[in-house]
Amino acid sequence: MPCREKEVNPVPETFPNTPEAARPTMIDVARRAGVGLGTVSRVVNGGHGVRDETAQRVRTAIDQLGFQRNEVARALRPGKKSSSLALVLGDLTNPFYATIAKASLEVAGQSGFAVVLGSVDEDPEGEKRAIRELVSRQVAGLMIVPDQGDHAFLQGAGVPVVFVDRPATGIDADIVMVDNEGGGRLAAEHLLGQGHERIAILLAPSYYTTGRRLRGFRRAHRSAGLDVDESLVVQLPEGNAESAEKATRELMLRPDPPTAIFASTNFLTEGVLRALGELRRDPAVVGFDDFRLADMLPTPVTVVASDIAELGRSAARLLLDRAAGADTRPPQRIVLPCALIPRGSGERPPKKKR
Amino acid sequence: MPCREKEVNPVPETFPNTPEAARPTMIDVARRAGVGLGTVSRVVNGGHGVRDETAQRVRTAIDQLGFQRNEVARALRPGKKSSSLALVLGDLTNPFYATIAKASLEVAGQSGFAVVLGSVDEDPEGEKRAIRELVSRQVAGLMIVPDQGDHAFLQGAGVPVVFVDRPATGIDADIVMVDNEGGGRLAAEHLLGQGHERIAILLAPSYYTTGRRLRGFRRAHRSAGLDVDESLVVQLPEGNAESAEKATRELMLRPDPPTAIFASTNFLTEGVLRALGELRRDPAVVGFDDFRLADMLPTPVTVVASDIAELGRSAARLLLDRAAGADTRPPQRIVLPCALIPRGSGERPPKKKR
DNA sequence: ATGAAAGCGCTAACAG
DNA sequence: CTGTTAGCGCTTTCAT
Repeated sequence: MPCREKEVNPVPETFPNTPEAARPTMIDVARRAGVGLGTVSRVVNGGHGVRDETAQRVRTAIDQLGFQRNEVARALRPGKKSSSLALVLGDLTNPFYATIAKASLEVAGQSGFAVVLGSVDEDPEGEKRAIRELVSRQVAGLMIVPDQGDHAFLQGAGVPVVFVDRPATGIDADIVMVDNEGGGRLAAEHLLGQGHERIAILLAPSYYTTGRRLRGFRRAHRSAGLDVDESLVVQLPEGNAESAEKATRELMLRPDPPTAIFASTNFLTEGVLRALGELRRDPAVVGFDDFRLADMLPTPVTVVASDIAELGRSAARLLLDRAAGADTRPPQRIVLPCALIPRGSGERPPKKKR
Repeated sequence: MPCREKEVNPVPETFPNTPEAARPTMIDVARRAGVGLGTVSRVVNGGHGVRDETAQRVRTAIDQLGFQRNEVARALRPGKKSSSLALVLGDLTNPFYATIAKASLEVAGQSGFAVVLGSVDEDPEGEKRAIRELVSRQVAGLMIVPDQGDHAFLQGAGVPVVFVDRPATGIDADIVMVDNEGGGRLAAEHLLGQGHERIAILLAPSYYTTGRRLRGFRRAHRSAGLDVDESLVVQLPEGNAESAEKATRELMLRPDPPTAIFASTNFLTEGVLRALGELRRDPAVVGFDDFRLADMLPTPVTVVASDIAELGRSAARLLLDRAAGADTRPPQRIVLPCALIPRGSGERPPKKKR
């Protein structure tokens, strides 16, 4: 007789609300179907190499018992990574990140993958901790919207990594992002083309992305034969709306205020508009990244936008391929285009007071 | 000699970009530190009952090897549920849900729990599938923003469940939600108090929440001694902005349009405002749930708001306690209060055309 | 085609 | 205190 005779569980039929409802295992199914453990496993995994009749019996047992494969045990097998991806990002409350999350979630879900979100606070050290935790959970791959700081520790993690929105230092991995420089150029060109010559640019602190946007901004000026007034390049201490609001106020109260403002981030755009509304000033404004209700504000907001959802989708697809070993190319660099959406705020002429 | 002599892995030293980097195990650590497996485990789990010196040696080995406990193997132990919670919700793109996600993520993270997001499409069947998948991943608990449909199948799942924002049918579990009826009443009272007598209410399709809001709406009317004009109770076919926009247009083009509109959802509010903007009509408007930029629209929007983040936090806290077995009370029902935030749109007088 | 058996990495019970 | 050992539920050879 089998030495593994579950005579434990005295009264397993009572679980009013108990957290301890014993879920049936493959062994239970095997016994019930009168077959071997291996056969059940084979059936569960596609049922190849199993006689139809046997498979049917197993399936019946599975239904009767309400059996469900334990993904954890399954993932224990080395090499056989779990069927979940990790997504590490900052603030889900930012529609930008939420969109990425949703999109990647959809793609992952279609392949039967779940997505684990590491809790990431603002601090750079927190991200590292979160990533480690996620790795220890044996996720099949990591999608990371990296914070600053070195990510070299991921090098030998043994898990494929795809960076989203911006690259990380210390490691050469796949990266999916938008054409920040092109977008910055687009915004500046649009404004310059309108005759603006004093254009301010608001930058979130040391983000890779805003740096590139600034570069595009400068490039556009150069192409137009103009110099960038460095006093109009505002490096914000924080990347939130409040910070931008304050800076905008200071900017507009100078003796020689800019005639146009380029806000390099959705939250910054909000701050700019808020300050402008209070000041009752209306320089031209172009924001980077579209946002909900942008078209319904007193003056609809002109923005440089890109397909954020596609960012998430591409990242998930790429990661899934890497995880499956289906993609062994060297690290890829996917860059999505930006487009300018004129809505009004960016088309105001440079006249001081219209 | 030990019979477990990893002579497998012919050439494990090459991983240029291989997904197969062998992570060290406790056994490796034990060997390295010259101690037994159990000792390593003890150290990793707090190190109680281990001589300081020994523990130190183990820790050194852990650092040298860069060892990290395999959470999957750890969770294999029955009863010892994994250290992750599941969060099942609809559309992360809706700031309402994103806020819940972020908040619960924070709380879970503080307790060392990760949060797994099941990919949930719109369909009701998809939710069931997602939940099953999550359960099979042995999560320690489920937070669910339930769709319609019966959730009885969760009854014997053996995992604690907390519903968020609305209860589910077929199962008696913890629920954390806002005072929808009170909020609806608040909105209606505010409008009625202004002298409005023809107030329209827009409802998303058969959501529990909007139903309660309608109830509060009716109750306020009753208290004021007024009847609700049923032709102004608009049951939308879909819960999106477009649907609300269309309905609002029809509403306002009637011979006897309402003098005020109560949009029972953030997205609906958006649709209402959009239609009103195009129509250039300005009945009073009150929305349910606050939203970003509500105060910056041409007419700042009056809303009934609640602490959504707290919704997520409470849910996570409750679930964590349940999962830990620290809370064995009967299913709880936590209801968060609502407050009306007057901003302008809700304070317009009932005069037909101002 | 199918059963038996060996682990995956870890925890926990049991010896020393 | 610390080493040994038996599994957790599943996938996977290896026989049969």
